[in-house]
Amino acid sequence: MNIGEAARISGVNAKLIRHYESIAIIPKASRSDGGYRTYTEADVHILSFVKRARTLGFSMKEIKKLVSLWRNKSRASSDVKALATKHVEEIEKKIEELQAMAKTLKYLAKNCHGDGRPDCPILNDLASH
Amino acid sequence: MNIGEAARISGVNAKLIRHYESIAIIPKASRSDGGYRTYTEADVHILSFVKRARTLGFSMKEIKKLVSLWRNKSRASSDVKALATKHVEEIEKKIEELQAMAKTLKYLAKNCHGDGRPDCPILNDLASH
DNA sequence: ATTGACCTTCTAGCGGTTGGAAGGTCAATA
DNA sequence: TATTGACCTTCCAACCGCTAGAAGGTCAAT
Repeated sequence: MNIGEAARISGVNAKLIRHYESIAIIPKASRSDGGYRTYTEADVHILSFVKRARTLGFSMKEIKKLVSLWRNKSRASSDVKALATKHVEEIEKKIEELQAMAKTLKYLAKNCHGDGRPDCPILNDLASH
Repeated sequence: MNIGEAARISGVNAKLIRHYESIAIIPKASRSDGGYRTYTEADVHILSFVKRARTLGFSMKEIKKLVSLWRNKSRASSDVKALATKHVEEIEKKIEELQAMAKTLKYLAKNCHGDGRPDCPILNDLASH
């Protein structure tokens, strides 16, 4: 199948498929006589794998590793688990940072009249830290 | 004072100060005879303001607006509050996304043996979505 | 006169896309 | 057979918020 159909099935758009190929996330597609990239079911499966991994927030670097672990039938599940666990920690750290931001902002916004007057605790906070 | 001292006081490094100037987040610094940028206390104050706003997760575009609101003595606090509230909503949306990721990954990792064997629920999930 | 800390501009990279331009291929229709 | 239009190709540039490096100028002290 052509790149368009692979895109439709995998949910990864054609431009992005080419990009993934260029950065070696997926193997180089074989080509038709006319120079079109051709894909098999297995190729589409890799693309879906990558998409799902992105949905779970893995970086392209991590996905590269995950794909190679996936394709290596003699992998150790401990390697996969370590990668996932490290990623979870990063996500949780990020969540904490965002929660701290939200908490502060909500507090400041709550104390802001939000009317036509210029006086504003939000700006006061930004200006006095 | 020179850019180095402004950087030290504000906590915004010199390269970034120049960058902020180039994208018009802060006004163009005046120059010494030798062509060095010179900063006043007021300039440093703007830099600290920007830094604090970054800490609270505002985008540079939003910060541009916040700075102009701050400098406009006849602003309406409702404008500031609206900006902050919208930002809080975005943060909370992001938090939810990250929590969903973490939840899934933790569940998958919990069910992964994490030993020398290749069998792995994490890879199974990625491969079968 | 030289050192060394500071400053200047310019260019290019990161990650993860997304967009556009300019052109080639393919299958169906007039 | 010619043309249309959907699809494909490559290449280059932009988004965001920095960060790094190169190549050179300024300044104060020795």
